[in-house]
Amino acid sequence: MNSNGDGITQARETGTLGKLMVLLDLVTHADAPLRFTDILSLAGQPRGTLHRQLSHLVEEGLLELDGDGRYSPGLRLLDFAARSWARNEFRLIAEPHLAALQQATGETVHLGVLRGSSIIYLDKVEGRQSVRMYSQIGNASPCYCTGVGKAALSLLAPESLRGLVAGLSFTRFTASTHVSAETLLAEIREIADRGYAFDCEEHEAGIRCVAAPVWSEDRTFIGGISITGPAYRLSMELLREWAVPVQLAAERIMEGMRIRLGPRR
Amino acid sequence: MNSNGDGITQARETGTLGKLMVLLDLVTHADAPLRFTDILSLAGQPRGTLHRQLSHLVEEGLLELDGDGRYSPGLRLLDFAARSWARNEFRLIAEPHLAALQQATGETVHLGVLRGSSIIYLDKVEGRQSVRMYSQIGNASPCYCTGVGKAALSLLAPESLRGLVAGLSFTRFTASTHVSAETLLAEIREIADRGYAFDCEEHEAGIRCVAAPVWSEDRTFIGGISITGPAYRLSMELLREWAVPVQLAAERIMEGMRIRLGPRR
DNA sequence: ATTTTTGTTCCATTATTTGGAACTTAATTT
DNA sequence: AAATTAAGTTCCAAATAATGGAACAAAAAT
Repeated sequence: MNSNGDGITQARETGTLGKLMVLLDLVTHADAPLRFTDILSLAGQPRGTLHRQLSHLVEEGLLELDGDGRYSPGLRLLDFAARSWARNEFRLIAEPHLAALQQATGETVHLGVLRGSSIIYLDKVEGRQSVRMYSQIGNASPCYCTGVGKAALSLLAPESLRGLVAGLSFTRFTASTHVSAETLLAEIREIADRGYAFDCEEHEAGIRCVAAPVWSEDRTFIGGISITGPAYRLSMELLREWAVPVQLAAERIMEGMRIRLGPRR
Repeated sequence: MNSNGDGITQARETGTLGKLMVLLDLVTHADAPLRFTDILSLAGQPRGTLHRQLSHLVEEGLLELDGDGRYSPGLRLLDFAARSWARNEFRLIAEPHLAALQQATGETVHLGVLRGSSIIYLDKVEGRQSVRMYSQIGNASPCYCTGVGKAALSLLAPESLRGLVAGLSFTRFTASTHVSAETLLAEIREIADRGYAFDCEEHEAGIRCVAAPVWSEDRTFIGGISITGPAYRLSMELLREWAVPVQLAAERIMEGMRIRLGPRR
């Protein structure tokens, strides 16, 4: 029953916590608040069991139950996340370099890390603000159709890569989305050779990006940074030019991490 | 023991999930990554037990363990929170009204809800952007020293209010922070009468705000909106003037919720 | 008014968590 | 370098919590 949408869930689903997290995933990934019965059919568990599990999640503030008996994600999650984000060392170190890259190109810059088979966006720097915060930050996107994702994959050892790709279920988002392991693996090899990746409207029509891989020495972080923008403004030629500054920024971030984290180990 | 910093934790700490959440709280509320031994002393649990609990949290991506054996909040929390935020109905309805209020005054506008004895900020609209996102959103602040917090308290029934205030542990942030239940309750009564609240540098020196209460009909949300800014620019006189537009915006948000949520109940 | 659907509570059975102790590994001291 | 101490991990019988079927209650639909 592990209908695991996009592979953040890396855990086996045994253990009390594991079961509860499956439920939390279910509710947070839904498009609208779910009623008890909806969850019942999705989770495929006995009513009594499910009821108690949901009650526990509500008690802890991880879910909220409104007057109509509909379950939504709890706001306590926001508090946890705000702290998680504010203190993230990788993000703190990368921030100035992302800002510089944004200044230099005028386009939107992203920072993301690989978790399971998803990219979680850690930061986003935009030129013209006024865009909603949280708009992208925290969001999980598939690794096989994003610049940051493919850059991250290019860092994996052959076995890990094969294992990860084997577990992917491809969704076609646009005409150019990779939908087979073979073409994806071929492109990853190219990316590993040249050191940077493109996303040519593979995730969203009309959106392109160049991305460079970033990693920490202890491999806790495997991710990347990217410059993203509309296809009409970002020709492939321009993107190829920008590969240089993106790679440079990636270098500087990794240097920053060595300085900051190095001494302790 | 349950050294519960600021009262978001509303749950009893029994049950498997409850115990794990205490740990998650501990790690996310710390200022830096914690080592096993640090957590051991803070949590006061047997080593074997703690070790397994932490392992489970790491397996689920709620905590991360780096190469130096230090535990940090997990990035999976970001994914949960991003979804929780993106879909929050209250926030979606309030958004345009917050933006309008920001435009009208030129100052920063906040939206927050009461959870336990904390205010969780759901949204923030700033004039001059370039400020870091997540900067305030998701953060939990005490209810007794914020405009939104006091506005929210003014909505509670006498018994609930007394119960909540009795459980508060006051921290003096500035010279004007409320540090006794009596003076706080007195001010809450005033606020309930006039319909809006001030924060005169009670949480942060040099920062003032006016806030109006907002609530949903089913009382799922009890919170408020505020206009915040530096004391040198926001005289008390100006804040009193702004009480009107803030209350108006609050009215419109509540109207929006009735329209959006009403039909179904 | 009756039936059906939906949501909640109960409790013996089953599975998981607990915590002390033994064990391994890493860091510090002599 | 050996000895000592501290830090982290694994194990297993006992204690505790979760399970799931069924009975019960409340709301909708007929």
